[in-house]
Amino acid sequence: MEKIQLTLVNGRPLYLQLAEAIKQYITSNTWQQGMMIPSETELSKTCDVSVGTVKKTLDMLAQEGYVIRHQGKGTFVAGPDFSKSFTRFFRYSDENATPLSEFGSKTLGKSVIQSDKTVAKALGLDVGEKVFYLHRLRTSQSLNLAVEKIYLPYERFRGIEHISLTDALLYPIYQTHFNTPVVWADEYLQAVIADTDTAHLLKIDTTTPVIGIERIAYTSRDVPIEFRQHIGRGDHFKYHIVVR
Amino acid sequence: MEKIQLTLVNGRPLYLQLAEAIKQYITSNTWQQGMMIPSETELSKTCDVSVGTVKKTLDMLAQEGYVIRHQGKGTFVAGPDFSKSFTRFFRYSDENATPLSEFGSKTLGKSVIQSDKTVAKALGLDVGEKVFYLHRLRTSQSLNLAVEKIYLPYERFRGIEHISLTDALLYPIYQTHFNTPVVWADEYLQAVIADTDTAHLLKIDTTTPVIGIERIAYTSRDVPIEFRQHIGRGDHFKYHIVVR
DNA sequence: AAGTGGTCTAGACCACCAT
DNA sequence: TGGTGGTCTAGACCACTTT
Repeated sequence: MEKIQLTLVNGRPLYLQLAEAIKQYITSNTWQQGMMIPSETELSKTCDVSVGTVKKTLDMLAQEGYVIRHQGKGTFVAGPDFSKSFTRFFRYSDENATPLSEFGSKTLGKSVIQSDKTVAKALGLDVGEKVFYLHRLRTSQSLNLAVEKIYLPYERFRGIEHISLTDALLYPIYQTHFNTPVVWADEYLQAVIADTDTAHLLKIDTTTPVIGIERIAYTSRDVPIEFRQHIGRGDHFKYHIVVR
Repeated sequence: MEKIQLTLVNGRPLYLQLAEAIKQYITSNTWQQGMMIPSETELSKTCDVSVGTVKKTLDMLAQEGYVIRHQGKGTFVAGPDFSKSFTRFFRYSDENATPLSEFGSKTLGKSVIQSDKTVAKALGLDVGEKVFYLHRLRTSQSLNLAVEKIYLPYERFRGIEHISLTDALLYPIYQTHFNTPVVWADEYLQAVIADTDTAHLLKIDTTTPVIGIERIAYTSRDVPIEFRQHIGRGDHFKYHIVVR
């Protein structure tokens, strides 16, 4: 399944050269998500470096999230880890800090439209090029938590308007129906004010604080394939980090 | 400067046991910030493990931010890295995305007050215990970017009200004057509405979106020593992450 | 039993820093 | 020059998974 790798002994450390080569295979989708990559001993032979060096490379790539290692099974190409996403941090911030559960989503509308300036810029299109537009409401029990607006380049996702997207995860659909895996994503978080439509959907008024998250998801070769705007109720969002 | 370390061969890997021991020295402030820790060869001898294992331990601790390694010099205890803090991500979000520069701060007031419920909880005090309160305005050129409210347990920081804090970094003062280094910190980010005082200081009205960041800073043995509330203008805040 | 990654060793040589 | 971390090797043994 894989070719020989040429790794020369110049100034650059071998384990970094090997890491770059493997990253290249992954980000170009030559080695696809979930696939097992060659074993340590095999890489050691084909690259003509010691097993210890290969171990160092793979440990580093695992640390960086490119691969997952399983003792006794092998090393596998990882997908992006959206447990690190901003949108996974919606929680109760009430006195009783019980986390939310049973998330659902309701489709508010879907259509093929012309991209405006913002969407075109995010997706690397010209203004006016066709995009598929999906409008969703994210809920938890009876709470309306967030409104999502999702834009896809229609060229690549032709026919997606005929696929049922209710309660489905979108990224597996991108992969299976359109051969377009999400390899990584960019996210921006801001405090914003909700437009009146969104405020109404979230059952808040336009003075309630609201969190805006924008995500651009990329497939192989850093091609943008999804632009997502996520407007969430500020009173149910709390993001936490530890500084060390 | 350092004692012998006992590391037994039971189920737990040696490099993890060694890492825990070293973390213990650091978080208990036995090994202080900036101090050089024993060299690889020295640790190797005193702990009776190979140099390779020590290397693995120290590489991991460097990755986790506990130590900094310098070729030819040694391995040193690191302080918390506030470049990872939420408060370091204030930037222009205008079309011309030029970053802000020349930050300043202006003291609005300082006093010794009784802690309310929120402050007491954050600092692990009883309600009513004395805290030092510092009210600051963070600026960039002519822009008022954020308002900070800082609370310190007065027991530990007795006399701080007589120290000049204008344009000074606080954490070095905690360390030098009160023997209280900040070892790590916890941060929470939320969308909030500014109270009228804060809104006035930021020259915004109470409908403008605002980001609230709360930080609890800890010294050795996980003792909380600072509670900081940071209210920043939402239109100048943009936080970015990459999901892989 | 064969193959995988996880741990650990005992070296070697190098680049960098202080003296 | 001696000490430090950075890279790399060639093994050994173990734990886990699959066949």
